Amino acid sequence: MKETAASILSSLADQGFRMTKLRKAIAGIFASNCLPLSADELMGLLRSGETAFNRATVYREIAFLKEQGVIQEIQFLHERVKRYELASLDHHHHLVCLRCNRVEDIVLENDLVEQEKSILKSKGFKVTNHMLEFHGICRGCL
Amino acid sequence: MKETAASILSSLADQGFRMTKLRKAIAGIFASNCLPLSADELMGLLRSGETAFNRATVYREIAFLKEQGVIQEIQFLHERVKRYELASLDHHHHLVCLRCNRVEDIVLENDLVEQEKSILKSKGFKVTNHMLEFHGICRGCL
DNA sequence: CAGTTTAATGCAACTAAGTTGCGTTTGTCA
DNA sequence: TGACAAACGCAACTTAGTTGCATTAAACTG
Repeated sequence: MKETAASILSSLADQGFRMTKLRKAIAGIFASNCLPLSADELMGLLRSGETAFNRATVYREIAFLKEQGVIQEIQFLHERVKRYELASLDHHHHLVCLRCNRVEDIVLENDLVEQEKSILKSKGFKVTNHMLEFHGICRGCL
Repeated sequence: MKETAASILSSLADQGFRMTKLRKAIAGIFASNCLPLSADELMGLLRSGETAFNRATVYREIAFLKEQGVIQEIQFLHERVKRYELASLDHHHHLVCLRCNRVEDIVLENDLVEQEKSILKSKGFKVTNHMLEFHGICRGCL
């Protein structure tokens, strides 16, 4: 399910939210960037467009898109910044190279749904989300 | 393998590092605290002791203990702070309750070693570490 | 198309979490 | 006991993100 900038914007518009320059620009960036972006990287990409946007506004737009379930937050272990990617991507995890910092998506064979069910049974803990990142050395850096 | 403050300190001393007040206090805290502590929580616990320690020094000691492999860093998705726990604990993951923030340790039945092997084969990526946290609602909050 | 409304914006000041430079203290060993 | 480097305290700084408030601009209304 590859989401486009237009489909993101129209689903927001359906809910009565405005279609602003910034929102259009950010939707375009997320729709064409499959790797998780930090707020700073996002601002860099925005800066290369025509309009300049304020830092606070960009952070507020990120918070808004997260709240609306358009993007999801990711936190890598070795980093201090939060990252964001489209929430509509197929469920996957990340391989993070500690040498070159490159991030690769990975879809696991046996996902963690079974694990989560057994956690509910054994611990009474209802898992709503999980976060799994592999850290190591990528093919190019080995 | 339950590590004691004394065993941590003596293994550091063997390598020629000093046995300072702060180091002793922190080793004691980690040895008797099985849940991951933030720098700030650690400083709170230290403050309840007799000597006052400086923030910068505590951060430097954390960096040192991490470097020496005594403690390991953990990052929860919903938090901004880094947390630390003894690296010698048996391999486990965490259940983080989004309501009460309580953290529970969990040992998974089938760990991710097989997964990591298959990642090496299929992607040429050598996993050295992974990070898996489950987020949800705990028994008490359900 | 002008007027109105309120979401969205920009600015500046602030906070949290951690880092750095540098001069001083202290644990350890000769 | 003296020397020396590891460890320390202080203050100033950085990074990443947040907040209050006054202003602007989408989008609807007549």
